Amino acid sequence: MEGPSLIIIREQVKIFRGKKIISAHGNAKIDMQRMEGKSISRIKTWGKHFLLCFPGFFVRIHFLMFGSYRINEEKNNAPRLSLKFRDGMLNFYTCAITLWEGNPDDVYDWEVDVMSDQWNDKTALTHLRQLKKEMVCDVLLNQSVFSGVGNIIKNEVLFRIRIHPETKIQNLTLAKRKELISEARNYSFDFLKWKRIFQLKKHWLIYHKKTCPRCNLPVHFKITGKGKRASFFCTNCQLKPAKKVLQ
DNA sequence: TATAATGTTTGAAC
DNA sequence: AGTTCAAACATTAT
Repeated sequence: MEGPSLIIIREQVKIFRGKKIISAHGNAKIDMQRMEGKSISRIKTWGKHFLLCFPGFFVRIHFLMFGSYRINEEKNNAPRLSLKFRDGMLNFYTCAITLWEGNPDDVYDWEVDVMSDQWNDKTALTHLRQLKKEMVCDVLLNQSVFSGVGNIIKNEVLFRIRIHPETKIQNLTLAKRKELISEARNYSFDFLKWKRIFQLKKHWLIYHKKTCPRCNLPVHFKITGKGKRASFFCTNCQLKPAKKVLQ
């Protein structure tokens, strides 16, 4: 579940903002009683973190690979967290749930969330300079730099800007680094737009594709980077500059 | 039926 | 003692 998908969940769950929780149960290892009798004050997201906020604490839900949720319905398997309201219920399955003291604003840097209106290009550029030895495939998935970017977004962004996933940051010109930053955010909003109308897959250009839509040559598949994640790329259209331009 | 996949944390090993 | 990396977790469509 990548960042843009959480924006959709946030919108759907908005109906429960300000609503009192009658009961909370599930197999997540958190103090469920903490929420009972309290109202959800805010519903926020930071990248792939979905946050249910209460006065003085918040519950962080991470969907990882297989997480799912249901609004006013239940799945067959046991929920990690099930919240009951006077008229409605909210269920989370197979996700990582933790409870944190304080306010999200105290711990999250909204400038690095690609879906946030507080996103900051300059901050990202600084991070890239600090990670110049890393490969671009790893840096795009680094949640401290591009919070919300996942493996689909990574592959599509690199195809759009015609960069090979194994390119080191220090071999990207300033113009290319700026392009990387703007396209990480830009594609994320395209992802959101297409996800809303159930046309995300239809618009994939390189992810899980067999041939390059630009030149028609076969798409390469390789497990790349320290993170060992799947990359799909065209060696004809996506270049790997070898010259160091960032000292 | 085996496999792969929109991901992160943990703790063993070095 | 700090860093690294594989294992663990877990679901569902193909």
